[in-house]
Amino acid sequence: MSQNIRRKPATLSDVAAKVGVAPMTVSRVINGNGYVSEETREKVLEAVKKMNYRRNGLARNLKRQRTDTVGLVIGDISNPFSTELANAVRETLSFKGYNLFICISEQSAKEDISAFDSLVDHNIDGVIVATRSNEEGDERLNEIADSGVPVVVVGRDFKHESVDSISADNFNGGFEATQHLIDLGHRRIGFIGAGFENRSRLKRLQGYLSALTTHGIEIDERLITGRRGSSNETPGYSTEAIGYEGMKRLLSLPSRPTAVFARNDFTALGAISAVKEAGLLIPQDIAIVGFDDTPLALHTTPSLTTVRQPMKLQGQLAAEMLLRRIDSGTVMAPEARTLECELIIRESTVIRD
Amino acid sequence: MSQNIRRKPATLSDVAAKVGVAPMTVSRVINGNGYVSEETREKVLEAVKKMNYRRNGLARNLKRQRTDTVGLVIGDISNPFSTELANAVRETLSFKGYNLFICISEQSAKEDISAFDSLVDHNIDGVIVATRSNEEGDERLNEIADSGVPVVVVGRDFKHESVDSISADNFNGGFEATQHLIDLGHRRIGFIGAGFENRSRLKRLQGYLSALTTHGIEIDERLITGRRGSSNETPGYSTEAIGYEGMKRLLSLPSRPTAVFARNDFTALGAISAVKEAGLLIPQDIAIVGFDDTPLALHTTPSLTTVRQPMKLQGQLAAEMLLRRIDSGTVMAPEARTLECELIIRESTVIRD
DNA sequence: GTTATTCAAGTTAACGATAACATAGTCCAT
DNA sequence: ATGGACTATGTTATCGTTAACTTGAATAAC
Repeated sequence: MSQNIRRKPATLSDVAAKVGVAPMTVSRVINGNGYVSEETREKVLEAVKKMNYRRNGLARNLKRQRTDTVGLVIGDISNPFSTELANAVRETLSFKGYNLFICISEQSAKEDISAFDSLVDHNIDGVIVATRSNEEGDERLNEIADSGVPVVVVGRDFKHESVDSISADNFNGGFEATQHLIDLGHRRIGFIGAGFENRSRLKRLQGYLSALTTHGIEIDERLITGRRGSSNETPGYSTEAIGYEGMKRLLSLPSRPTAVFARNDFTALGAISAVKEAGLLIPQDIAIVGFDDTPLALHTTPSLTTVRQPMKLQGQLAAEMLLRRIDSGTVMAPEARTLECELIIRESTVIRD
Repeated sequence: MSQNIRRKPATLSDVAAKVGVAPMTVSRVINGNGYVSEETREKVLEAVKKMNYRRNGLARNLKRQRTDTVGLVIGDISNPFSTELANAVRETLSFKGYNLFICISEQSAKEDISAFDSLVDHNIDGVIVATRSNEEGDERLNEIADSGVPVVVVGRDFKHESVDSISADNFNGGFEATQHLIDLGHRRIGFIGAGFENRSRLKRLQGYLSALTTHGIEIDERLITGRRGSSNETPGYSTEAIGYEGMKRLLSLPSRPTAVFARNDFTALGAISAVKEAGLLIPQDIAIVGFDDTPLALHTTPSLTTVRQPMKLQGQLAAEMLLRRIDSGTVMAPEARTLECELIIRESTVIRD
């Protein structure tokens, strides 16, 4: 007979009634505060065990007006760097006694909003947002920040009078990646992965453009590729396809580039496949630089020159900034931090002995 | 002056008072049920907007006795397959109007327990658990299941009279991987990555052993390697080191293996590095098989033969099974499902033209 | 013109826990 | 013996919502 209706879990009062004390006494035993005699304590604990009592967090948090829980919204968990971020955040939080709930929002504004709402609905004490920004989502995030919920954003734009932000210096990363190629003597340098969103928002592209201009290299629009049309459905590993297609397009140009800077490592990976397929050599025929230094980058053949952003540090700082807001209980002025990236030179741009 | 104390958010009653109606009327407007005149509705909505009212989910859920939220506990989110699982779960749930909160528990039983507790404390409607099993964690999970919370476990052992489980057929996957090597003529076949936990629990190893025995190949303990000592701190990409060390040990044997089956793709990756470093060729000198078919496997050189487990399907099924339990509201007998794996043959075992 | 029916609210009592306050006994010091 | 400090409880009110019930119009039905 497996059709037993699930019995309702025991409450504090149930336990209290069984032992013959007031609910408050049981509460004291559970939470280990206030005075309780050893004798009573034992009787209560016995009943708690026997009745399989678990306290109701909803009720508790409602009364306490806090949850000791923080939410993290990430798009694209397929991306190893989201993963690293999440881990760093969790570690920092758990150290301070906070729990972390992660919500995934892969693609749409609708999912962003639903993630925000479900977290706020659970009265989390604060939120860290690391999704790609989009209009409707930002609007809701604004409301949430307005309503006094502590918010920190990571790796994306967002302006609000009480929201901290933290990000890698994507512009400079893009600049250095491109400069590295220029230093190696390249003049025709392509960019793969532009144009999903407002182009001026893509700092890596801006860095690329700036590096070219700085070195007096004329910008050739034909060398800048990406999916102009499809606005925002490029999660994780799927950007690989963009790299592949983009590189194919670049290779078919009358005068093809001798080097390419890809928006991220996955895109670079796709580009590598396309180059290999065309029977060309990396880096002799085409040098390639990626971005993010995902674990993949070390294991491609040739290994991938890429720009590492300090994900762990970003996660730590995000958590710390959020906790500061939570603890202060006040509305503080926003703080924005930008962290330096590091160029990691490997075989996809330079031949090792 | 940024030292404004955070003002308390408006409540239903606040809004009601402002408009001059009963709280219940405001509740009706918010939830869109019951009768409310168009006139009142507009006045309420206006006040809601003006006061930046957000309903308190804790109070709501406490009253409604449900949260429409499901928890997922994963260890090791660095692993792409956890990621795929999480995504599949989320998709299936969101389709049914449920939210997903993900908790990470990287290593210790303590973290497992704290993840379980934080989810249960928020009165989630059910939990999916996909961490590696460990004694204390299982004990708490047992209590949770006992207390009537719907639970489904994925990819791990767990016995409870009302907990469903779902898993890939790791034994058979291990068997097929090994048989593939045997079919190719290999007789000295190593295993890398044994021994973190109770060895009989590692189904992939069991499959390996069984394949050897089935084909009359004697088992040579020296060919089975792993970290016997360190029990359970091998998150994600770090198993790569185990692969590297394990392979080095195997290569230094008087008569080294001609093929190796690695516990997972990361381990295989480490093994590949060690082989390359020793100046040997894959697969000519050493053939290598991994497990999981992570995105990496396609991009190693040579590309990696591996066993794919249907992560997406596991996620979908887990979510569906859990929802069935939640919806039924009864205590149902446990169901256990095992899904077939698929051997993906690539260049690390077979030379392509 | 009386009785149903529908609409538009309001009232009450939880949901389960806890902060804050109140009570009462014991023990010790002055 | 009177007051204060400490211990061990109990009582009350409340956190913010909503289910369930009630009230009172307005409209429709006979």
